[in-house]
Amino acid sequence: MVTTGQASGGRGDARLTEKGIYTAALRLIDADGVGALSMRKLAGVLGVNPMSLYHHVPNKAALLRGVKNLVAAQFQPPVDGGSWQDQLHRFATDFRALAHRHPNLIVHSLASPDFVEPEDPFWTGLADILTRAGLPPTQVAPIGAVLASLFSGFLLAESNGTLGRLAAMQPGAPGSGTPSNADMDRADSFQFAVQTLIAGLEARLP
Amino acid sequence: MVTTGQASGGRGDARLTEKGIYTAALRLIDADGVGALSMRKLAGVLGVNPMSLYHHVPNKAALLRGVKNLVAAQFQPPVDGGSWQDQLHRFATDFRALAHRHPNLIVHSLASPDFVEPEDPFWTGLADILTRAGLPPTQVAPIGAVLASLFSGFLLAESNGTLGRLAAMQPGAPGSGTPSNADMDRADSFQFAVQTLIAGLEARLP
DNA sequence: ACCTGAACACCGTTCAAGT
DNA sequence: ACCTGAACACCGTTCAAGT
Repeated sequence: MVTTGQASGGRGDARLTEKGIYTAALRLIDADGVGALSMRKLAGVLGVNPMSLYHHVPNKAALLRGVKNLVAAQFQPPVDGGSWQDQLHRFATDFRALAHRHPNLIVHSLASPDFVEPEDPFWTGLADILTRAGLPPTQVAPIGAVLASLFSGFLLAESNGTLGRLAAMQPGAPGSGTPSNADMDRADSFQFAVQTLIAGLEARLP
Repeated sequence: MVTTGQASGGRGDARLTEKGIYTAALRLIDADGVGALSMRKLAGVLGVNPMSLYHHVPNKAALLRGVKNLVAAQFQPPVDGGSWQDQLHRFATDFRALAHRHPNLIVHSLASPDFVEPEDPFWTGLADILTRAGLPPTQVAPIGAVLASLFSGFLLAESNGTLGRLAAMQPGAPGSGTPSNADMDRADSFQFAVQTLIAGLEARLP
């Protein structure tokens, strides 16, 4: 019975790996947010001296980027099929599901400059859909960038609670914060957001 | 010749005021971002002991909220006139102008939970426009929340550079980063974003 | 090659002591 | 009432020294 366990669980017996570091960091971020992540705390969770991390990751910024890429790699743009409207809807649904799985990371990634990269599957997948929809090639990037920005705003506001807080405001009572028995729940908000983006794109198609 | 100067310039002779503190903090944020703002650095700029700040502001979170409110108070929703489409367009233009004046603060405010508040003129102004447009009262909040979230995403991506970086991607060359001589510049991106939001709202009006 | 302890230059915040 | 110095519990990161 040899104990080969490189389980990378919470304990420190596992060898230090780049991926293991990112995974542990992601767990901390999911639990307490990016603000609560520190190199020292991460090392503590891994059962390792804080300085050891610097042999695998150049600095904290690179650590966060690595975590983002780890999550981005999980996202596989849904296979095509159906109208481009259907494809866009499915794409948005899948992206949203991933955002809900790691809201703290998504909020940080969308807000930070240079964190969304052209290689990310979020971006390439959207560009593919727009191309198949018949958008002139030179318009795919600029139109796609605006659609991605708009939708990111929805995910961000949903993830940090702003969307829910504003949506629940009673019209007549400014500041009172009385939550209405909303005729629009979270699912409806999402549907409306996606329909709005589709309507915007339709206006740009031949 | 009495030196009554309470100029609140960069020098430390002025008395410590809540507003003076916020103003100095805003200057630091505009220059180097929220991440570079510290209580100690702020005190240094004000020519004051770091601990003195705590007699006027309970903590750093309250400081940031105060700075946000200072900027939010600068925003006066444009007077009505013209169609609701015109009003929405003007509202978005004014909001965007303010965001361009303080991009670092806007990025932080939109990303942070509990930073957008129902009392903010951004929100009340938008709700007014939607009400005047004839949206059923119970739908003003939920629809407005989605529109605000979407538009915030545009401002955020524009402010942190993501929008420009993605929009400049050449479709055929993924990852090469070659900037196209975009047939859509920054102004067009904004127009398309606003038109998209208007199209979404039109679908909800009687 | 990988790990580590000590050290440096920072943080936000508390608190007792001063005026 | 307002200010302050010292102190506490943290940070990210560098570097020389260990194996």
